[in-house]
Amino acid sequence: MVTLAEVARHAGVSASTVSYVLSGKRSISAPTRERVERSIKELGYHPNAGARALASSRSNIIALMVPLRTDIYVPVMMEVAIAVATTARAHGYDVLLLTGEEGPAAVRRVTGSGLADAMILMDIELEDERLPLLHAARQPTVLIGLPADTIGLTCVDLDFTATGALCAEHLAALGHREIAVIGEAAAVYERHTGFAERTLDGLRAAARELGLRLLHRPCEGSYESMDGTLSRIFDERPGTTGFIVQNEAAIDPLLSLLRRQGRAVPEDVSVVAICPDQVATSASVRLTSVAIPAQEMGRRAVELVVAKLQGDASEQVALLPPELTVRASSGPPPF
Amino acid sequence: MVTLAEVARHAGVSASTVSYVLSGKRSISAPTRERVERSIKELGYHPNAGARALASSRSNIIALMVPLRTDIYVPVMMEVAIAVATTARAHGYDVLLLTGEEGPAAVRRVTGSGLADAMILMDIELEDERLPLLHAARQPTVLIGLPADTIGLTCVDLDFTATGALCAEHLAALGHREIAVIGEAAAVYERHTGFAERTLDGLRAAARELGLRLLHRPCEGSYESMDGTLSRIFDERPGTTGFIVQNEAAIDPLLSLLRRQGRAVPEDVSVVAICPDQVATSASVRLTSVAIPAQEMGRRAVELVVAKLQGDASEQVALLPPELTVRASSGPPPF
DNA sequence: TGTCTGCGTCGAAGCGCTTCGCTGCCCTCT
DNA sequence: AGAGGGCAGCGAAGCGCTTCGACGCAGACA
Repeated sequence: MVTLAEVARHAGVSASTVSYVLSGKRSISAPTRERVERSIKELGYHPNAGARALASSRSNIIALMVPLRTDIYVPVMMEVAIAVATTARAHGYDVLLLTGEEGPAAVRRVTGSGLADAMILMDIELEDERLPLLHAARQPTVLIGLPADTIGLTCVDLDFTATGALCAEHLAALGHREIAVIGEAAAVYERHTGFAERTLDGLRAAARELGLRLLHRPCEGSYESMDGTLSRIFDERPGTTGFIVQNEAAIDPLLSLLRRQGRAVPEDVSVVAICPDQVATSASVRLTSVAIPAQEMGRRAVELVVAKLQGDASEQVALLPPELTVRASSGPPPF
Repeated sequence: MVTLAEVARHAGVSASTVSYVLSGKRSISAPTRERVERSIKELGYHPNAGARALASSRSNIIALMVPLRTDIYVPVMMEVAIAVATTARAHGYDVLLLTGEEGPAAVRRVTGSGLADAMILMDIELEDERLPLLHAARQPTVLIGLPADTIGLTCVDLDFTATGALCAEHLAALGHREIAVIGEAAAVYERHTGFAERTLDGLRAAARELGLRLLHRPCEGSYESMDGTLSRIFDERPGTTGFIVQNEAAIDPLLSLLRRQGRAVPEDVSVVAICPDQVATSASVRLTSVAIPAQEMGRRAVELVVAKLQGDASEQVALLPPELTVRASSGPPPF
């Protein structure tokens, strides 16, 4: 293992000089810098992470806490995680992967041990049990998702309230009056996951204003559950002409079942999905959708956290505005 | 920040005693241990990770390198990643998330800096450019996937050769003679990803032995590409009665299109999938499938890596035997 | 010509922990 | 009763790096 001291000896300078060449925190003359850099390359020197962390009390690691649930759509999580890792690297940070399993204990462990300089938390519940710990921690933290109370917190999220409203407005503008909402699995609502409830809020507010009749049904996303849900929807509201789908897993079952029932999309019923673009464009009907900007969320979260690490007391809640893309699954209702 | 020294003072012992209480590397009398443990709790002490890493030259971190490609089925990757993180924690390790983006440079960085004690690599190509670096590194490494040459390497993977054979045997036993294989996206084959080629090898060998006619077609997994692929298959081999699907994303499109063409599953055509059980059971037809044991792979990888860290020169290549579960999508061919 | 300023470099003091060797002490065995 | 052997605990030496203060040597200024 090559150490800083060996580099210094090889270059004929002191250890501190090498350190300053590396960090750029003091000015070094060009010839010296070049000599040091050449030695670094020749010896294949890599600074020791542990020693660095100890001496500087910064680990250059950002902890990312992902849910280990399987009832939330996984590709979105993965996309966020990868965007976080990629963006973090671009800023000189590595990413530590924590699963929700440990819960609050993980937060305590990380903040206590100095393992990471900062944290990014995903899958935020409205009253998340991890939040109280964050106020005590000296690590900057960014939440991907919105809890009930955001005082003193930094959050990034898609504006799901606006997303809900946007879906409702689109269908209303086309002339639909009876809308069914295919929601997330019941468990998602039971633990008061912010995004699911906010979408519903936005949806309901817009529906009231626009005079829409809304029917919300949670759905597990399997074929069977979708089948049952769909029958009950049409039993209860035979005049339903619009569907808003929040559970990505339910999209394929829904489209299949509609087709099987002889209901054409978009001629008989319109479908609007809240899902990544990739899902919307690769379904059997190209779906009108509001995109979930997973990459953007990951990127923004890292940028906020890095800004905080540099002392910028930047913006507190970054709500990304939803964008609805009209594709082939929505049109005017039949008459 | 509470330090070990403060704990020692509070408990009235020396720092080394506290350290030994923590590590259990020397015997400590019960009363002393209890006193120290009480102090630790009272003061809320957490050992500093950097200092630990420096002093012991072990970071208790395992690096996990995941692909950032999107043409490989994401849920499997995520499941592996989560299993790795969970199992690692159970063994006292944290997980550092690296994306394939940096490529070999990431391997060099991690091994050079002592950031991690060991590495787990995913998405292995047959001639993976990261492999040469591993021989030089002193970090134990485990691959999830199988390169062409496994000499000196430790690998975990589903036995994809056997998987291919198993699928072929199942259909052959039912009486099928003309089989179409819906493969991964062409790009996956182009970069010589091990599992895709191995499956094909197993399939072809079994087909030859069993007298099956095999037609292999790569497929992107979108509706459009599946549509085109399917037409060409039936054009070329109208007598096709069996499908083996490796690309999970192609499953729903395939089932939809078959239904739309009026081909009943399993009465007219049988479908066997290679995918996680969850996918097989939530499709519109419950699929006969060989499971991809993502969790098991992640778990085994960690266990192997931990064994290596403890000096056990354990088994080298762990190929998990495939298991075929018969469900509702396969049956005898029509006559 | 003497003083001041600032740049480039060095030395040394830690950062908080692990680990090695040592010292008492008590118990056992002969 | 004396020697031998464990057990418990202590002290000190680092691990490899960052960072602060100090120092020497230019050039600038009066």
